[in-house]
Amino acid sequence: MSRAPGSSGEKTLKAIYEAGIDLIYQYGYEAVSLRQLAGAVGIQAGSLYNHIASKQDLLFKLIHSIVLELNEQLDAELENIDDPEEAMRAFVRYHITWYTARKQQVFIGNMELRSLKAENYTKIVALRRRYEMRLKDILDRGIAEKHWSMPDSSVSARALIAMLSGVCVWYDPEGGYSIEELVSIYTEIVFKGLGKPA
Amino acid sequence: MSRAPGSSGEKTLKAIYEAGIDLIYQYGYEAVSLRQLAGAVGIQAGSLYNHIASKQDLLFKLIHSIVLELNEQLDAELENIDDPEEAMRAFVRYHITWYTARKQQVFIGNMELRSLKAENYTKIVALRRRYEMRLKDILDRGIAEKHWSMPDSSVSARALIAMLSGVCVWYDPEGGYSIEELVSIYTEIVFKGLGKPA
Amino acid sequence: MSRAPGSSGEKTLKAIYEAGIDLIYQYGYEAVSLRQLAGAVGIQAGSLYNHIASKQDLLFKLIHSIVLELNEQLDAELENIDDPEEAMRAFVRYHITWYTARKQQVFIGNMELRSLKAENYTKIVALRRRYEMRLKDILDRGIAEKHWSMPDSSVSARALIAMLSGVCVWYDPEGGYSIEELVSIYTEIVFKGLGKPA
Amino acid sequence: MSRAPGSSGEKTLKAIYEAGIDLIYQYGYEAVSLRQLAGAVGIQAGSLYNHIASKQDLLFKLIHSIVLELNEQLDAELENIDDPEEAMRAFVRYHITWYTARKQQVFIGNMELRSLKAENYTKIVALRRRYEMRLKDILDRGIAEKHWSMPDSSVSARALIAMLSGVCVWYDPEGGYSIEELVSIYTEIVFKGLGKPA
DNA sequence: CATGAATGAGCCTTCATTCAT
DNA sequence: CATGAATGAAGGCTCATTCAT
Repeated sequence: MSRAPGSSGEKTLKAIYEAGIDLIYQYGYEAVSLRQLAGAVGIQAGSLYNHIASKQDLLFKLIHSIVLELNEQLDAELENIDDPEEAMRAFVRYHITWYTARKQQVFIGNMELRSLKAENYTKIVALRRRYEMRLKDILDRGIAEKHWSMPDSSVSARALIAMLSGVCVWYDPEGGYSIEELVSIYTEIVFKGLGKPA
Repeated sequence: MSRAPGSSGEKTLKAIYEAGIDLIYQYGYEAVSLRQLAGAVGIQAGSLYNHIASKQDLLFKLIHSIVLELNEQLDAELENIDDPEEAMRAFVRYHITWYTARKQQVFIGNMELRSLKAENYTKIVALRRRYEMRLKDILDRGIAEKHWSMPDSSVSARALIAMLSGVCVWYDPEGGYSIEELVSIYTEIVFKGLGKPA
Repeated sequence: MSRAPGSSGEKTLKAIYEAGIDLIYQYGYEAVSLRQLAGAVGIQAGSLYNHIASKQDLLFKLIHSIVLELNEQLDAELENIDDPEEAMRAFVRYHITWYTARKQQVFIGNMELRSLKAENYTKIVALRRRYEMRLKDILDRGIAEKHWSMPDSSVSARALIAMLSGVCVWYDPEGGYSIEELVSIYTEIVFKGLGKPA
Repeated sequence: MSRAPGSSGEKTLKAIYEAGIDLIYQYGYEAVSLRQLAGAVGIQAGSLYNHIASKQDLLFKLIHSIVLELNEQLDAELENIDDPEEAMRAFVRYHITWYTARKQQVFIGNMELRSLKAENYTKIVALRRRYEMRLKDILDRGIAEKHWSMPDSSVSARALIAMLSGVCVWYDPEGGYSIEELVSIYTEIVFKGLGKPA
């Protein structure tokens, strides 16, 4: 009897992705060898090529799926929210939650961009820009509807994302702050920055 | 061959540091080869070893001198300032100015930490913590003397630094905002966050 | 490229050992490069690492297998011999035969010891000592049972081995003396030294 | 005032020779770097070239002076001895004494021959052959005058030298045997081998 | 004489990748 | 699909040697 289609191969591929994220997060894309990766998966280096086209291809697929998911889940989160204030709260909560929950993926998605070859780099940057745009939209709507005071919504969108992203650099699950507390703190800071104390 | 006329140890070392920063910023520590670096300096790869002990040693010295200078110049900047509000303004201005002026160094100092071997990593992290402490001091004094409202001065110090640091990721000298404008914008955001509109 | 058709791990490893012995005998361990060795085997330098862990590892395995075989075959040779005189004759014949037949291995086994790192050196020296002990046993039994006159059986064992080993330094298959003649000559010298003319 | 001629330079050269013998004995010619040697002498690697022409030149001069001295002192030792038996005793004593006293030099003189380039190798081998000839002469005269029984004086000369040389491989000044005792033991063995118990 | 900085070749080793089995 | 053995390029580093200072 032949193997159930996609069963074993799929599992191996998933294992490769997971080990890839772990290793690249810890050592960096350039510093991780395919032998190391294969070892973590429990196969030989050559066997990786039954699942990935190349090392670069692996990195791209990894980052792509990360950024894609970040966008898709954000869309879902904001889907039925019209009020800019509510949207902003949702965004802050979503961003911090996602970023701290996926520390490794976030790190890779930010720091390994330069290891992508030009063609792949372009695709990822487009997706990231799309994410920024969602926040800029919220800001623009808040300025129009709620009289938020913002020097410039483009700059501010980036500044807010940079600030919110900073959390995941130093967030420690055992560190005395729950995600909820962090969300509270940052929401407060954000709305103070918008001239509308939460 | 012998020494090229006019060459000197100090000059070569400086050239190595400069080319090192350029290349590591652009391609990452792991991705830069010593042959590449030597080529940029105009010497043979082996000749690098008259000036550095190893590739790792170069990275460490690079990052160390960056973080050291960041600290020392901050100390100088804050030396005679007692008022927390003035100190905060000085800190924001200093941080943004330094970070945008030394975009490359900042990038390396943050992103290549993981390429440091444990022993070197520890030393750098200590220096970075010292920098954070300077800001925490300002916050604590502001809370005490000026009734700033801050959920937690440790968390806030990191959050502020993360926010301010984000600037240098997207700052573009030709991008429509002068440093002075950025300093203004961020100072405003910060003081709003402290409950004391600038 | 992929594997050359018909190649196999075992065969390649054997070829590496054989070329390794040839080259190290001729030029010395330090003077032989892995490129040279790989060239003699007909593969690329890097491919050696599919079969050995390092250059040092190759040397160790080479010497280890030599000294191990020397011991094992001696054990087989002496297995059923109780009479010390017969045992001594067997030892002399065995030692000279083995040493002249394996001139290269003997040379490497003696002269490249210092190229072994401490840990490997220790293991080899233990095996060599074991070989000496076999001769010392024969001497002790000869002294007890046959009234051989020996100043000191430990010193004498080493002296005899040194003397017998000297043969292989200058032995030349085309040089006028057959192995049988050498064995005769040395057996005679040995027994004269024992006070028991052969 | 100018430096006394030959004073400082001579001293440095002597230091180079001494450090050279130490290091080559310990690690082997190929394994010793000129930097290491220079370090042991207390100068920079480049400065060595004020005293030696090349690394190979150093090795040759080292070995040459060793073999030359071995010959010259033997000549002095045997100068006024006509009786072959006395000469043999003198040879055994001299060889063992010299070989154990100059363990390092002996080792280098034997084991680093292969690191000499062809031209230098030839010169050294000629000197070594001369030394063997002195012993063969003694043997021939003993056979003629004293009825020593020797299968072949050429083979025996080499066998004796190999045997006597073996001493220095395992001789240990703290090892329980004085040089005098070793000389006694080996003289006894030799004369027994000659059919003339001492 | 000694130094320090340079060269260019070479070393051991690792790597991503390929493919017969 | 997985393996194991191969490739060819490249990597970090050391070396003997040279020579302006």
